[in-house]
Amino acid sequence: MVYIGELLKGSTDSLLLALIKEKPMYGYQLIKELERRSKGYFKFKEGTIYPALHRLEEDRLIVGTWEKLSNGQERRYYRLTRKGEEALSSRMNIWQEFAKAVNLVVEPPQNRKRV
Amino acid sequence: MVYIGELLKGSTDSLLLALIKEKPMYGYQLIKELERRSKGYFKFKEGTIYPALHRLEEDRLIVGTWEKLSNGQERRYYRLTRKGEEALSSRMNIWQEFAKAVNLVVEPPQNRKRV
DNA sequence: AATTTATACCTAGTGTCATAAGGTATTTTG
DNA sequence: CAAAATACCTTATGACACTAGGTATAAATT
Repeated sequence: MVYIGELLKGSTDSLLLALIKEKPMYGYQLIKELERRSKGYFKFKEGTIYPALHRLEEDRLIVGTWEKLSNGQERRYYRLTRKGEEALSSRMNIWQEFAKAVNLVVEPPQNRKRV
Repeated sequence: MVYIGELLKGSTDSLLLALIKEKPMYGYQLIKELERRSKGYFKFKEGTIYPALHRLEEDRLIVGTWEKLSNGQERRYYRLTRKGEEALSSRMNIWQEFAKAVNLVVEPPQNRKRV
């Protein structure tokens, strides 16, 4: 049963945008950073991240630029566009509302645990 | 852009199991109850709920029984099995961990808002 | 009385997206 | 020097929410 994979759908973009907002990053780095920050919880696959970045770029939420390192290695750094900033904040709101709605269902008000 | 639909993937089953755990319910009722509890946020479609219930029944997490009302109307009531109870509590843990991991990424510890 | 809305079930087809499983090329480490 | 890590990519598969239909009966509205 692939469960966490399904949960990820719809939130991967937000995670990527949130990291790229902080500073320009490249694909491989995003995978490692997501794993580091989530204390090992997220282990995104390349087949998830690269197509996602291509989608986001096509939608003009991020823009990528190739940068050549001194050793000749090439990396594609992505930075957030204005449109991407707006999309991120909208998605964060949607995420908060979604999480709230889930909690309303699984923890009806009269039984809700105090936080 | 279909966004909430993607967020739902992976959590619909938990929502259904959580409601059915409280008391046996039927498909149409689950749709209405999810909308009521979430204060109108969830508006599940029949094309989502009925196939989901069939999947859950096939996996033996719920069992359905046809019940005939006095007016001849038929309803399929579902109740949670032992296996379903275990699946629910496991999924709730996964959901909590997932939400926590998302927050770790979007709100790094040093900047986290106090709750 | 006739029409509409609500109740209650169902399914085939479509689109999105995470993943598996491959590929290329270079650099670093053991 | 071989293996692992870095860094990019793509095709095929599977899961699942939704659209858009379908059937049938009961309740509400006009």
